[in-house]
Amino acid sequence: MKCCDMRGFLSYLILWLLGKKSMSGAELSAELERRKGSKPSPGTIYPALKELREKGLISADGNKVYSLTKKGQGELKGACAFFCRMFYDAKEMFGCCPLKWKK
Amino acid sequence: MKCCDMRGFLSYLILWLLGKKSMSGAELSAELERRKGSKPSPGTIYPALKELREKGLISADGNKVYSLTKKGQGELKGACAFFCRMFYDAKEMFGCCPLKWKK
DNA sequence: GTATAATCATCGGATAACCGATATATGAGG
DNA sequence: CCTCATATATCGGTTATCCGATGATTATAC
Repeated sequence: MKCCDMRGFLSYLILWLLGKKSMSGAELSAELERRKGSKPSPGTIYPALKELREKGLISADGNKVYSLTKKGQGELKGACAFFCRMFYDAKEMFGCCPLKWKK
Repeated sequence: MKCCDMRGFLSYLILWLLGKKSMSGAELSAELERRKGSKPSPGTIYPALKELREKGLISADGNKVYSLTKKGQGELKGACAFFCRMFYDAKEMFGCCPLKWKK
């Protein structure tokens, strides 16, 4: 058990990122690396994208650029609500974090 | 895959909660239910507490009331830093969540 | 058009996280 | 002391998540 490996948030973060901007797998991977500190393996990111596609939450254009579908937007909304309930005191968490990092 | 099951945050949340107040397993369980919407199984919460104890991050007094150790405080600090990096834009996430819930 | 690199994709396996069932301890009431 | 309810603890099994290796596709350079 690692107390802060944040396992299980990959799909949520993908939806969140695609909600801001359509991206390719490589772009998503780079953005995730910025957040987690390490780049997710290809064996992690692509199966996740595949499953999200199969569930109809995202779609890919001809250039493998992924976007949220309507259904995905709804899912993201629900996930955000859950996140906010789970971490309703996130502001305090931020307060106890003295570190700075590049955007 | 559930896009928002928040799997893997149990230990982090336990440390976070104990950082605010020492609690028994039952109190922790109730607080987690408030956040997640469902009470964690005994088979979930107690093994987690055991492992945190074995790692020296928390300690229990005679009445099974758990507290953070010094080491646990350090671990929590690191986990918070990681959380904040991971979700540096959490404020936006909160913004897209229209729901209200009981504290 | 071919070579090279980057990206995308799949597969099998390892691990972690969690649950349900069950067993033990603790405490309150009578 | 005895009973019952609650809290604590353990165990086995299931599932999800992720990684590394490998192969296929696409783009770029020449």
